[in-house]
Amino acid sequence: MRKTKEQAAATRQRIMEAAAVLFRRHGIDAVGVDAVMQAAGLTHGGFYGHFASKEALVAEVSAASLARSARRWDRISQQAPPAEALQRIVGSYLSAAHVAAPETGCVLTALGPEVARRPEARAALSTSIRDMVQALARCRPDQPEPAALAALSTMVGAVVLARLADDPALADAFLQAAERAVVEAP
Amino acid sequence: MRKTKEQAAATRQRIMEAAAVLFRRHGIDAVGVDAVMQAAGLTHGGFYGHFASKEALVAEVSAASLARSARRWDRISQQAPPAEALQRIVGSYLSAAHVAAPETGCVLTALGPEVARRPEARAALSTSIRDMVQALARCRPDQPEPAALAALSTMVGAVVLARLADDPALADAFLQAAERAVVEAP
DNA sequence: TGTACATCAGTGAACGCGCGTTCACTGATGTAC
DNA sequence: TGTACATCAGTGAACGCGCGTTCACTGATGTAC
Repeated sequence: MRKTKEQAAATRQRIMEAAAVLFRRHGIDAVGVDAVMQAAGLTHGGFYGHFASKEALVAEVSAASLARSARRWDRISQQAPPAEALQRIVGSYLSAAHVAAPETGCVLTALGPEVARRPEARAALSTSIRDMVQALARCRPDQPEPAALAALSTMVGAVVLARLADDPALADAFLQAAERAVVEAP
Repeated sequence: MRKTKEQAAATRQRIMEAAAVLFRRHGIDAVGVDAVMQAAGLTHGGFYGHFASKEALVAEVSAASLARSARRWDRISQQAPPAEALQRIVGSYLSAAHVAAPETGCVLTALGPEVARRPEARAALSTSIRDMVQALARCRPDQPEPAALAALSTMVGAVVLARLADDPALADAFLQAAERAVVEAP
C-alpha cells in the first residue's frame, strides 16, 4: 500500500479539493470526514495521517480556497488598468454563475458565518481578506481603502442575498444593483 | 402534566426563542433538538408535539426572527423622515454591538448561507427580505429600488466580514466604510 | 355543586444511524548490505 | 546487481457519543353528568 512521497502529497491535495467542494456545497457540519475521504477515493481511517483533526482540515481548506480567490484578484488588479480590472473582478463575482455554483465560488459567501464561529479557520482567513481588499483598492486610485472595504461588503452581501432569494428576478436585481453601486461608487 | 392551551402556546414560543438564540450562536447543524428543548426547560420527547420536524422548526424560527427585523425597519421607515430613518436603521445594523451579538442579530448575517441551502427555510424568508428592501427604499425617495437592494447587500456583507475579521480595527473599518457608502450613496 | 372520565402537554426510554477519532494491520516502496 | 528488511500510506474494524425521531406512559386539566 505504501506510496511515493509525491503520491502522498497528491493524495493530500485530493482530500483538500474534495473537502473544498463538499464544505461549500453542503456546509461544514453537514460533511463528515468519511464523506470527504470517500469523495477523494479513500477510506476514512487514513485521514489522520494527513490532518490533525477535522478542524485543521476546515482551517486549511478555507484558507487555501480564499487564497486562490485573492491571488486571482491580485493578478487582475496588477495587469489590467484600474477601471477594467474592477469591472472584471466585480463582473465575475456578481454573476449568476457564481450564485449558482457555491461549491467552486468564494468562501466568504458560501461559508462566511460558519467560518466566523470557528477560531482556527477564522484566523486562517485574515491574510486573504486583506489581500482581496488591497486588490480592490488598487482598482480605485482615489480614496482606495474605504471604497475597497465597502465594495467587498457589497459584493459578499449581494451574493449571499441572491442565493437566499427564491425568485430569480430578485436574485438578479441584487446582483445588478450591487454591481452598479460598486462600479459607479464615488 | 397537562397544561392549559395558553400555557402550551407559551411553551411553543419558548422553544422558538431558545432555538432562535442557539441557531444564530452556534449554527443550525451544531444545535440538536435536545439542546433546544433543554434550553427551553423541557425534555426532547415533547418537541414533536409542537413541530413536525427539526427542519420545520428551522424554517419557522428563521422566518419569525427575520420578520421581527423587517417589522422594526418598517416602523422606523414610516415614522421618521427618510434621512433620519436611514441613519437609524443603518447605524444600529452596522454597529459593533450587532457584530458582537449574532444570537440576537439579523438572521441574514448569522445564518444566511446555511438557510440558503435549506429549501423550506429559504422559502420562509423571502417575504421579510422584500419587506426589508421596501423599508430601505422608503428612506431613499430618489431611485429607491436599486439603492435599497445595494444598501442591504452592503449591510449584510459588512457584518459578515466584520465577524470574520480577527482584528477589531479591520472589523470596525468594514462597518464604517459600509455605513458611509450606504448613507452617502448617490 | 360534586364527581367520574376523557384529553393531551410533556416525560423518558428506545430506535437506527452517522459522527470524529484511534489503532492493529497490510503490503508496496525505498534503503542497507 | 541482488536480496533482506524497515518504512509508512492507506485499510477497515472498533470506540464512545449524540443525532432526529418514535412511542408507551404520566398526571393535571377541562368537560359531562
